[in-house]
Amino acid sequence: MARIKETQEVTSRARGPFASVKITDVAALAGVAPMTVSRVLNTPDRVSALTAARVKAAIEQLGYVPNLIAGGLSSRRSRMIAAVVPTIASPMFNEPVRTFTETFGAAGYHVMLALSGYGEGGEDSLIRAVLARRPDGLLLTGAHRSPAIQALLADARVPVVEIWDNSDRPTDVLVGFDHEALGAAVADFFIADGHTHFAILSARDPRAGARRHGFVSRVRACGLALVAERILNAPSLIEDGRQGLRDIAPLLGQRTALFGSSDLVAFGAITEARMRGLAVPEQLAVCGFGDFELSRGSEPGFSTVRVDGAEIGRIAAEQLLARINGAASPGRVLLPFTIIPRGST
Amino acid sequence: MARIKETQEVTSRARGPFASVKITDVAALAGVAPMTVSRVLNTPDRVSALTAARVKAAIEQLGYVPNLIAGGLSSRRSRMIAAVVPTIASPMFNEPVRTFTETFGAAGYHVMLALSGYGEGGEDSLIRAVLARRPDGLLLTGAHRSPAIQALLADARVPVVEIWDNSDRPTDVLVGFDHEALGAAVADFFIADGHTHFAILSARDPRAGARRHGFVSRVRACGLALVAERILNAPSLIEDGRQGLRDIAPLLGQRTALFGSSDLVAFGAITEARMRGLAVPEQLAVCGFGDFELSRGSEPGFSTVRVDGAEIGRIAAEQLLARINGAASPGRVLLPFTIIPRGST
DNA sequence: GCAGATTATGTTACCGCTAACATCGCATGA
DNA sequence: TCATGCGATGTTAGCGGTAACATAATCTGC
Repeated sequence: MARIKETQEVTSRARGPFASVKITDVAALAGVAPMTVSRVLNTPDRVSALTAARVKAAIEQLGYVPNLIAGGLSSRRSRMIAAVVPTIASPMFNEPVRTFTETFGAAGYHVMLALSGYGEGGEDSLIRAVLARRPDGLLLTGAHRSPAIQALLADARVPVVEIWDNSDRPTDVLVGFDHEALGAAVADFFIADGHTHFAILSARDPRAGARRHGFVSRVRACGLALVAERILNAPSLIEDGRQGLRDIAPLLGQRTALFGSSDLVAFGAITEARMRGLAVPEQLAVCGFGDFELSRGSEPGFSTVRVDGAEIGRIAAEQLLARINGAASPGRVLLPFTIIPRGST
Repeated sequence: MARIKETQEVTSRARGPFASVKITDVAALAGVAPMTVSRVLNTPDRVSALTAARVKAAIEQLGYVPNLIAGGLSSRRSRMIAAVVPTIASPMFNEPVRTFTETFGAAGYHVMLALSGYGEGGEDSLIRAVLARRPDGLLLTGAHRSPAIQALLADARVPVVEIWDNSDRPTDVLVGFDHEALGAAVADFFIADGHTHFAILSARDPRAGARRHGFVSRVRACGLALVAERILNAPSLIEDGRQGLRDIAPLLGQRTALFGSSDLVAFGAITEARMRGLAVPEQLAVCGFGDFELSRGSEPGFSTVRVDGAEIGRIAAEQLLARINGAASPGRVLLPFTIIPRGST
């Protein structure tokens, strides 16, 4: 390759900082038209085996790396997906991002990551910014956006998949689960266990809010007592769970069933409860959410609700890919959740 | 905007699926040349205030979103960075990725994320693939790559920052810390505490290997006993730590100081030790690595080594940005680490 | 053996934007 | 008053690919 590079010094590099070999260089070396090289790379079945072999040899010899920016401009397909998630610090999001990225990677796409945080308005400007890259598809978190962004997405005519949430009227495809039903199921789980007093520590975030609403509504509908309710900052960590339990401890006069908005919150609450001499689960039963490794790795493990984040990412990618390839939107895909009983209930 | 859209139906949309307003549309509406619109967006100080205002009004009215693919092809600056990390499941990597993305976002760049896993060869093909997007810069994890990739990176003439590792001869910029010195420091920390018997649970990953080597070498150099050593799969989780402790438990006859390659491993080891009636720290002292929230959020907290992942990401972004803007490489930037003593030692 | 279909390759004309250079108008100072 | 310089804007020519169409070569079946 050293020899080739020297040649390139004179030709390709003359213009820019890149020692960039172009498709015309490959074509010239292989004795074909540039379009044929393009075909070898993109639609190999439309090229004879002999020609393809010559072209591949030329590509190899020159160390040609196709320029996807140029290809994208010409074909109007960027082969790129933008993913907007609030954070990748939690398994709730980094698991789907992982499988989503892997699935699209296998299909020849790259994923651009944008972190919106939990603040106000961060997502809107990020969406606007990533659309400038003309992604072939968009992954968004949650299902509720401003009218301005809805209009922008409609104008952009880009397939969108929204994950982790539920909505009657998703923007395009939605892959999530029913947070409200999940909260109610946790309440039922506790009720079936004979609990009569309930408490909740829940993050200030729309999805956690829906779970909380489902939980609280079911408890109230059964005429039972919600003895303590506390909204934590998002994203909620172990320390938020500990602080939350400290705050509500005075209210826990009798045996209580506590629902935490994540396993970190639940772990923090359990840790703090034990420190204060509250027996888990005898005096305080706890159920978390997420089935993070912590919930089974700590001793004893604690009860939680499992949602398959990896599956969400995979299905989201598959659905989005289908949309990109012209399939109609399936609308809403809701995944199941499973309550996993462990030592804390 | 509805009216405008109708106009677009006829002109811009005629060709593709995008209702895409182009720079020429904006220019026509504002009564200027396309180049002037480009200047308003990219070099606003070279345009008169009056013209800029007219152009901005036109942009607003048309809902124009610039096409960065076209701009990137023309200017040969993609305003995009590719980040290749093994995983985002661990704070070790998702913290730097977060600050790296934020810092570049503030500078008008987007970050493409590629997950290489811990397997063989995954990174090479990913690097090759992302270079096809002509990123303005590259974030890589670790400092040791194949000659083929080194050559490719050199040919691409793209600034590279390598994080989380240490090397005498980085590819370009390196922002990391001295894992070997860190391991030795943990040994010293234990030795100063009067320990004479040592054990280690370490992930099969080059950086963890360097920490282990530093730890083991120091122990041996002091003529002390390494009673147990166990290599765990990467990435190592709580369960790996638990299993590791189960495996080495028979070897722990006397008071032993254990170094875990991450806080998850340490937490797992502590959890399992307690289950088996081994008192921590009286019979088994444990130090983790990473200062994950778990190390201070569990009760009692456990000792660990803190490395500021957020700072690594931030500095990596700043250095890479400087390189992109023509600054010379500073070579190696090594960050400090801090041993944080908590209840487990 | 030849019309018509099929396959393999080439040619042309952009994709939407910006670097580089050209031009214009106006303030400045002698 | 006019050469000079400078800031503001316009013009030209690509960036490196690929869609769409054109053409040449080969294959059908009767």
